Amino acid sequence: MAEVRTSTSPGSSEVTVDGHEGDRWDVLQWDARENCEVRQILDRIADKWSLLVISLLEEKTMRFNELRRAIDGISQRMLTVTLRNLERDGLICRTVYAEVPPRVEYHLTPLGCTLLGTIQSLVRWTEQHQEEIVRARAEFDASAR
Amino acid sequence: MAEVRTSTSPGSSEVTVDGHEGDRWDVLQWDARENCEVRQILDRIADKWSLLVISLLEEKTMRFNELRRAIDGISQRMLTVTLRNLERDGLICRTVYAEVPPRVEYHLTPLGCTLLGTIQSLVRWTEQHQEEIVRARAEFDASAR
DNA sequence: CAGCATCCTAATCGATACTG
DNA sequence: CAGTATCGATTAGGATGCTG
Repeated sequence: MAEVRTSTSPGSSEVTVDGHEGDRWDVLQWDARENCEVRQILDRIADKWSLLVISLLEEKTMRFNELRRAIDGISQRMLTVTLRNLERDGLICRTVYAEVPPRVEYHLTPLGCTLLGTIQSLVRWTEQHQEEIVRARAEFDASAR
Repeated sequence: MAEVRTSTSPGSSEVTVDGHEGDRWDVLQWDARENCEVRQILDRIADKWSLLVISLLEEKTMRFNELRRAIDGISQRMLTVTLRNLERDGLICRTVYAEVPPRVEYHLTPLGCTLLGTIQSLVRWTEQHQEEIVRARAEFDASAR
């Protein structure tokens, strides 16, 4: 995950803005493996923290430190970076209230909401199969040495 | 995805498998966002290359270099590491044929197959919304300066 | 409160060389 | 062919200190 725009570079359009090939594949015959654009987006939303942030924002609008506390182990820096990226991608919306002390709230955009189902099923899959995986790992580790 | 960890077992060779040293069981929280175990697994399967590998193996059993060629841009090292991790997690199965030259084939396990639907919907979502995202990014970059 | 800037270490990953 | 081993470069990401 690139950190997006180091300083105020002029064009600031970081990387891979390659043209997309025409999609002449069937619904399931996706060409993601050949499309840098798709790969890069996948990489971002499948990101460790993004996944968590999006699924947290399902329930409600949340403030910065509220998210920070909810996501145990995230540093302030990474939360900032993650939120900024999600905002840039149009998945979440950032609202600043002109108050003292300042209040900033985040919520999913309609686009972000369309991702919820998939992410939830991913999280649910993991919850449901974690023991199976732990078992597989133990077995692998035991036999592979 | 950590690659090599301080090996926890004494006699163990440096298997290139992520250590599970971050696991803290002290608090049994069965919410995915607070469960390190789940988070770690999520992190692995939502990995850039894992996603690609799993979805490629949907269609058929594949050999090492076949996968390598199919996944443009992956290094031999990362393919090895990714496959090893997926195998360890019980998601894919590795079969070595005693031939010369050697042949090694990979295919999804039943557990791996249960992940397919979710991963495909993730990939499909990305494909369907990539232009929307690119547009959002351009807009963000233009205004946020 | 909600950040941004900086420094700096640890982890990731690609390139290269070598093996069964 | 299908890896392993090593090394060097890049990057992620935590810690800290400073703002409005």
